[in-house]
Amino acid sequence: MAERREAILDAALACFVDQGFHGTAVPQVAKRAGVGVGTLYHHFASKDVLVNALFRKWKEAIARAVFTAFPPTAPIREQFRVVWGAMKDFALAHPDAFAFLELHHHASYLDAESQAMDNRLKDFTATMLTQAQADGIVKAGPPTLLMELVFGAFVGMIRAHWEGRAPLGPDEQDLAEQACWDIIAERI
Amino acid sequence: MAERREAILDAALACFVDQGFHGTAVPQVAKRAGVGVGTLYHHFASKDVLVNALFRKWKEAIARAVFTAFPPTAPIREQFRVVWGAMKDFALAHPDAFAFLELHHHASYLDAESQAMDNRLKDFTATMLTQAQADGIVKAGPPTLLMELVFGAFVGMIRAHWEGRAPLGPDEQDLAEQACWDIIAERI
Amino acid sequence: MAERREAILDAALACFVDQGFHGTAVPQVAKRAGVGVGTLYHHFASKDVLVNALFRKWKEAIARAVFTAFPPTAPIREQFRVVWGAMKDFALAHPDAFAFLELHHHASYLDAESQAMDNRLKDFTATMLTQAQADGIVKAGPPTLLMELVFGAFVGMIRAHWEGRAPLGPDEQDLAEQACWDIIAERI
Amino acid sequence: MAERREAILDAALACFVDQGFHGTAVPQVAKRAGVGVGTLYHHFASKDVLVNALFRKWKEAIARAVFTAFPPTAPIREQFRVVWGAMKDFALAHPDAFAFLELHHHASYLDAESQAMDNRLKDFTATMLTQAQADGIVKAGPPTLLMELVFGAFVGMIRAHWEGRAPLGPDEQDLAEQACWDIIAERI
DNA sequence: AATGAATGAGGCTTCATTCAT
DNA sequence: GATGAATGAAGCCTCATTCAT
Repeated sequence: MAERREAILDAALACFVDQGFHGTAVPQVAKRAGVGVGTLYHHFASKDVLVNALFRKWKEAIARAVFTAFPPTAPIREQFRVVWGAMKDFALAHPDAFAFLELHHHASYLDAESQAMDNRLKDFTATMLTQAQADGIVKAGPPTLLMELVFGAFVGMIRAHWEGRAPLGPDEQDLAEQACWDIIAERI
Repeated sequence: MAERREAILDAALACFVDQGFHGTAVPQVAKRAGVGVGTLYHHFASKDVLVNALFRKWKEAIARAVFTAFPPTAPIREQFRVVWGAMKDFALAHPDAFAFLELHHHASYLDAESQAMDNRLKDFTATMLTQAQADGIVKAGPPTLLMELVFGAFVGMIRAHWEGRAPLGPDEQDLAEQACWDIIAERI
Repeated sequence: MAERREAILDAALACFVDQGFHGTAVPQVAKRAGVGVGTLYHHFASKDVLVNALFRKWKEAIARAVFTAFPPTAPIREQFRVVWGAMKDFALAHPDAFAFLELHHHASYLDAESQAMDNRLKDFTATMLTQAQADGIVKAGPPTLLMELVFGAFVGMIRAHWEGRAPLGPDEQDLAEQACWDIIAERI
Repeated sequence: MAERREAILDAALACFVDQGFHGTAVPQVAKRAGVGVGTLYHHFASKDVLVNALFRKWKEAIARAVFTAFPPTAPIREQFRVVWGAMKDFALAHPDAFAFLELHHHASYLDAESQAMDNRLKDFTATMLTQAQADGIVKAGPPTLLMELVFGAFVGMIRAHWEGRAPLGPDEQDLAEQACWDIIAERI
């Protein structure tokens, strides 16, 4: 049943976020999902397959959230605000998923397909910036670097919130959004 | 001998950065350090003690680098540039150490003392910002949030460089430094 | 399966009697039981849990053997003979179990429950003696001391037999039983 | 120095009584003795050599105590009383040594010489009994069996005292001595 | 003689995975 | 499809012993 599959993915997410991939035992995931170990292995051939499936599920989810909200014809400043807002909404709605995706270092067990997916959103964003640089709205320089700075700031904010070190009410969200824009904005 | 202790810490750093804490076997660290397992346990009572010693060693090193460079009487913009530069120099000089400290999620095995040390530098920076806010140079809002945005952007930049996704020559460094300052700078 | 559990307990008994608790390796027990190490840990959470389970199993067995045989209404001399005989039968039928229970020093790994069980049979016997002292059949003095003397003599006999230093045919058994009774008997 | 040798033997006794031979680590003995591990190995070639030396030291001590006190020309009842008393004095004066010798199962690591020494005292006692049987003072039957019963009763008494289960003041000692004699005494 | 850091085989235990039910 | 007992390789750590100082 697809229901069990989801239960397993949810349990795996909770465990991996708490203890990391190598720190989590497969039977522990099965127990938390309320299924037998054998059942887990019916749905996922191995622990590696499971973690990759989990990674892709949520990378897809966040990408879908962003692409769905994206306004292709709006001005760049508005596009930025929407993309930033979609990611913020996602991170607040699924804190564990975001923590799993961005606060952990997955390199040693992600397969090629998962790693490719990792960069899809970033590539899209970098492209967006290149256009805006031509218009003189965004600072000159490697768009990848600018995008990584923005994304890093965003992750830093979410991490601080997640770890209880920073409030994130509406006012703080507006402040942070503007601050992130200032990273790339060409000064008038 | 203190020499062996350092060899073990170096080997542990290399292993932990590659495969994570739980993904690294103790005998693997010993082998890489060129010592027997027993010797490793002679110097560090357990794998947990080892990882905490490693964490503190490098957190102290980076804090020392920043505090040594810090110019107490300089204007805030200059202080920012110096602190940012000290961290950048450190990250480029000790990429593994920086990756270990900031690119991995340590929560599940750091002890209280290590966790306290984790925030020392951030607290200092936040304090620095509070002063500058009063002068109207830095944006209003929770200083912690601003500082986390800056720190996040910095880590994002280093991570991208570390993973080969962003160049970081002198020009890019200047660009990134200015972009990080713009995060917190009050617009004129 | 309960069958495997018993196989493990039997193997543990054989190993512990030969080499002692600390002198026995867990994989050795598993091998002797014909199971994998993991299976052993499936049934017993640790080596300590295993040795306590083994201790209780046989303490219960010997207590059941004695209590089942005990004739509540018979005269004291007959009660003594029956109890002594039940213990002797048990010791000869399960020499390894008796050696494990009484010839080894368990203090350093028995838990509270096992230790409590250790004294149940002795307490019962001491109570039995108190009654007989009132009747003038048994020597005056601390019943615990008398009981320990009898029990010690019994263990010494079994140990000597177990180590091949004393025969224990029917005649010797009768002699020993009478000798043990003489320990506590009030001389006419 | 012989002094250090004794310190090591004393420390080993304390450790072995508490945790058994296999449960005691050599460095632990060295630490308790206040010497380095290397020093311990200068005096005793191995852990096995150490435990055998310890065993012999105390087996010799108890044998000497008994043989010194033994009155060759006294009547058997008096000889018994003296031997019993010498052993009792020894057990109360050196409780750890007695516990080590008689409450632990040493078979798996004692060498041939130690094992031979183990039975010297018992052989002597058995011989003593044979003479007395001829005189009709002691029960007929295998002298070894009678002796083991007496020795077992004695050990049971000391063990109960050692474990805090039986008082052993002057009155109790007299009672126990008489009870032990009754084990072998021919009833009038 | 005395020391204790160093060693690595071996001990206890975990865990990814399989398979009979 | 679901289960969980069973497995043994591999992980963390200990400890008897050595050896350079």
